[in-house]
Amino acid sequence: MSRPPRARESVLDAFETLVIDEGERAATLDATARAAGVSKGGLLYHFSSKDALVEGLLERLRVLSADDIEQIKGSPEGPVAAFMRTSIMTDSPLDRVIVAVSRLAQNGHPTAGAAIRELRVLWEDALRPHARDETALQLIMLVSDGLYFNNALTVGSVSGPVPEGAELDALIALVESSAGR
Amino acid sequence: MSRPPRARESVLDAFETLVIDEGERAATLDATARAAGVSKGGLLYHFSSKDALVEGLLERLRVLSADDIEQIKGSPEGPVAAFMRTSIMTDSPLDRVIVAVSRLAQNGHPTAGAAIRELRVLWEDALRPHARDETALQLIMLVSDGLYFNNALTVGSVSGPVPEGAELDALIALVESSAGR
DNA sequence: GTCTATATACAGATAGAC
DNA sequence: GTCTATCTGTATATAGAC
Repeated sequence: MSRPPRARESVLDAFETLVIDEGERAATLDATARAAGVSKGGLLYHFSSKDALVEGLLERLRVLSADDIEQIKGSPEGPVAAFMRTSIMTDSPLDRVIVAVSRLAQNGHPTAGAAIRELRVLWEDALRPHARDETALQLIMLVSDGLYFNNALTVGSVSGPVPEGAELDALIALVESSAGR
Repeated sequence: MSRPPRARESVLDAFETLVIDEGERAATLDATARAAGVSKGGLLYHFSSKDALVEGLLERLRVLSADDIEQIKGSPEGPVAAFMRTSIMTDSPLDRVIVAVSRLAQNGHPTAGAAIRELRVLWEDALRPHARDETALQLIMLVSDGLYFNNALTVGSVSGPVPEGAELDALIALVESSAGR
């Protein structure tokens, strides 16, 4: 529970960034070490295997998502709107780690898939009181999943069709009017 | 335009299945050849590189999606309902190739990402006349994307939270009532 | 059209110096 | 805590026999 060493965090940052920007295949120990400005041996002091690196990202996801759930619950704009808005802020630390972890999940890391599914359940539980019924809840969740899917599809500089500004506001209003309570 | 040799197709099937079931990392030339029941040399006769294998899957996506667009347009149930229903039939040949190609896209294959985005535009164009407005159209598309995201998250035997049967019917009805015209 | 054998490169991980 | 050097396995691809 003590704060982790600086070098450890920057290695984890580098790994996350590589997974997001170039895919998990490109996020090798070598490339991660280079991006973090350490040697491969230095990296392996902090994370003794590639699995440990993945586990570090899962831990980061747990911490950031617990924060997010609390923020959503207490949002003045209403939980549904707050939830949808955080589903699209591509550059927030939480969104970054979600995209990275879902990439890992799709490359055969079962624990990563489980972590994403658990987070989805936490979100469902937080939003359920604010959804008209279970079908409405699924509509809200699926729109959010769709936003992540489009974010996750983007590799390198080519971005997907993600609504912004007034478009996003209109979408949130539509989801709230058809599924919110 | 002549029909492709049987062995070629079974190699492509094996590659697709491996990408879906175990992730693109596990879909090596070796594993693909083994699953298809040919040697690595035999595989490389039909697909001279891993990129050629990916290109084969993209070609399959183009063919199947052109069919799908036509079917959706002419559906008696209405295009929106037909579209959402095909977004969830995990075992259809089109859904399989979409999941496989989106996995490739997320592993740094830019042409795969472009192919998925082009397909999304074709769907948008087919559904636009049946959506209330652009926001409603985005709602429909994002719910479909969300269904794919949950399908794509599944690796191995652990399946995601995908609505079925009566749940799916209720979801389709809700989307139609709030976004259809 | 399909095979075996092999070349080349690189990924993950260990050992041990500093 | 960070480094260099090295081992081992495996992925892509080529060459050439059948």
